[in-house]
Amino acid sequence: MSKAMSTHPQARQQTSSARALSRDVAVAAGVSQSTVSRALRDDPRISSATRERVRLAAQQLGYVPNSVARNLRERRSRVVGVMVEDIDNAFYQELLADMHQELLLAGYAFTLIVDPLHLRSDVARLTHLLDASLDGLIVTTATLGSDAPATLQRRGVPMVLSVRSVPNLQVDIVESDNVAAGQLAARHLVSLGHQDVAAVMGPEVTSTTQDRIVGAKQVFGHSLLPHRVLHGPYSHESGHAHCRRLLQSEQPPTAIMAANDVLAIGVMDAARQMGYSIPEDVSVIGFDDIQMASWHSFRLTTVRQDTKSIAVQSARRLIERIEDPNSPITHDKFPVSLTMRSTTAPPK
Amino acid sequence: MSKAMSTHPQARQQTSSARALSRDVAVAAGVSQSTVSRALRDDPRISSATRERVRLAAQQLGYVPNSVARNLRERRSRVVGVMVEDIDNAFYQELLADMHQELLLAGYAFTLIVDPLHLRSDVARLTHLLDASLDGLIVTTATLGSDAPATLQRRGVPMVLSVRSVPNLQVDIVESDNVAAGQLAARHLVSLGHQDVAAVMGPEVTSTTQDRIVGAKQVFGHSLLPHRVLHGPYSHESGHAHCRRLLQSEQPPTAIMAANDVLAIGVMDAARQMGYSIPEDVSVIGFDDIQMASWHSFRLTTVRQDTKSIAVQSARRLIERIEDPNSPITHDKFPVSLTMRSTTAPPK
DNA sequence: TTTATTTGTGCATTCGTATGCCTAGCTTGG
DNA sequence: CCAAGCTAGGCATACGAATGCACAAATAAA
Repeated sequence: MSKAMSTHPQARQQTSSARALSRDVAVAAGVSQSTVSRALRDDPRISSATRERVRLAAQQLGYVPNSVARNLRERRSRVVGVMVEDIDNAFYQELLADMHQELLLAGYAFTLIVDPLHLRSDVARLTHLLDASLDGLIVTTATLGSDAPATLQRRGVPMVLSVRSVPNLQVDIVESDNVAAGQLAARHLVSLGHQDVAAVMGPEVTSTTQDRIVGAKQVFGHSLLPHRVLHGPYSHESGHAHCRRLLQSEQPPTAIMAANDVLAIGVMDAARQMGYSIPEDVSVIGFDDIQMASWHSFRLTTVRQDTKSIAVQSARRLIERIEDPNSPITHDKFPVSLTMRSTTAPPK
Repeated sequence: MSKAMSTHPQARQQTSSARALSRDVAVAAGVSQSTVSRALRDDPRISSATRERVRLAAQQLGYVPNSVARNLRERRSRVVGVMVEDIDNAFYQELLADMHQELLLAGYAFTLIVDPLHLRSDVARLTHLLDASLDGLIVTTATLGSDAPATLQRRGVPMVLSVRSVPNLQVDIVESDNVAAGQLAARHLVSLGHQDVAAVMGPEVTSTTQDRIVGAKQVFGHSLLPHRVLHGPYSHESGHAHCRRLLQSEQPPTAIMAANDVLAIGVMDAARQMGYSIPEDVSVIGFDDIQMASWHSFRLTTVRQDTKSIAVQSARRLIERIEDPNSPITHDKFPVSLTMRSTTAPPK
């Protein structure tokens, strides 16, 4: 076990040595610090003989460049912030996993900025994050009212709006075609013969929810009654609660359209708990097609959004914007598709 | 829209001004740069009059200290790495959310290091991360064979092993009492009268799985037959596949103990898909008590682990270790408890 | 052989903040 | 009234790597 551990900090040096610096490598290789820096960065001016010598010395000393020093010198950090509303939501988890992967490939790390709607990061708080330790932001939490994106952009923060958007802003956007998604879901329900549909949506201030409603209304027209469009957070609990209320009402809908799969699953759980069978008694359709949607317990019919492409493209766009602030603004809109499973059927 | 944006970088200064530096504040406040630094850090030597003057100037200029420069100077980054195996797993999501919260409160950010079992980060790769941009590591991916923790520790990397542990290592550990957890699950099944139990576990190299099996065996004795202990990844899919095989075998078990809730849900989905009712035909018990376990579709009986405390304590321990490398090594073991829901019953 | 050119390194400075040390001016005690 | 002490702040340097510029050596051109 612990053999009388020395309490002198210096004593550690004998066991593991303090981190080697470029000047240590320089001494070991018999060159200057600048040559070490150049050799390891493959500067063509360094002869291959020297380069090898330096490489060897660096390896023997276990030299790894100090990224903080490099970042200071190069005035960037290779870290980007990813703002999400809710780390508990399966959709964001899948999104984050893919973004992480893509950023890593490009040599960037990321920092999560969790920003629930009720905590709305003000620009002041963000500014702190943006001191210099963040090269840019992927924002998945944009809300329609907020002026934060505009402010940040004025400050010259490289940024892309991902998943959700805000209109009339000169900023890169990567999202799904949510209007088409709303249409797709609605057409599917209409084609099955549903006339009395309710919508359990997310917060009104999110473009995803708005666009999906717009799409649905284009198909349903006035048969989608305003009081049948319910808003709340994107959570299982919210779906559950809204569904209870809907099914307890005088005339329960024959189908429920949820703003995303997590809500849809909440809806299903509530319906089943109340003794309803899905899809016999009530049809349910979601959006996103998260992994869970395919589990046997749910087998949820849903409008699939290409989460992976959105994640990858958001990361790429941000990096492009960071590396060339003057490149033209882009707006990517990815197509969606219907994944039919077992939660929709004609009404009784 | 974009009014003929100037391409001269200098031109940006007129609109948003390049970031203000401490020396800009110094000029504005009529003091030296050092005084600015001291004033903003509440150094007692600065008079309150001067302090206010500096604060005002800083605020007017929108000055935010450059954290990269500060980190270089202070030789730390206030960023810690959190190694997880699998970001898709609900348990880790809950853990991460809580760690994030706790680290944030202490002024630390974190970087995710996703490290699937099949990708086993070698120390070389880790070393890169640890150049200087990471102050420490929370490792949730320790496996019993790996020598990575020992190596890192020898290098003096502040580290805590979280959730899972490795024996005989002088390192901080924060975990649940998994042996007790195994006992708890087993006792519950035994008390219901189950004699033929199967275990759908995680990878053999994880201490969680090992400890839970140890605990279970202490209760079951030899009635937990070796060929009834199945290993695989901690995924819904794995639980699903193992369950199929178990129920198709000549003598299906009357109860299945899964190494965590995600596996347990996979097990339930497979059983139901094959026409079995839970708990009438087969009992299922999990570990962790993730949020999903309480959803109506599952109502999973499970051994609850205090994920939040583990997350919070891991974060705190790491920070303690970073700030005082000589503090005594600790080993926290949190109690577990049984959450009874509707997936266990006496065998038929 | 001398001058021009290329090639390979080193020197010195820079990034922006924090801090050890020094000093001018004021206070206090003898 | 002067020595000692205290205050409030400035000067200069360090953190560690990257890089513009200078320059020596080696090669090519004249």
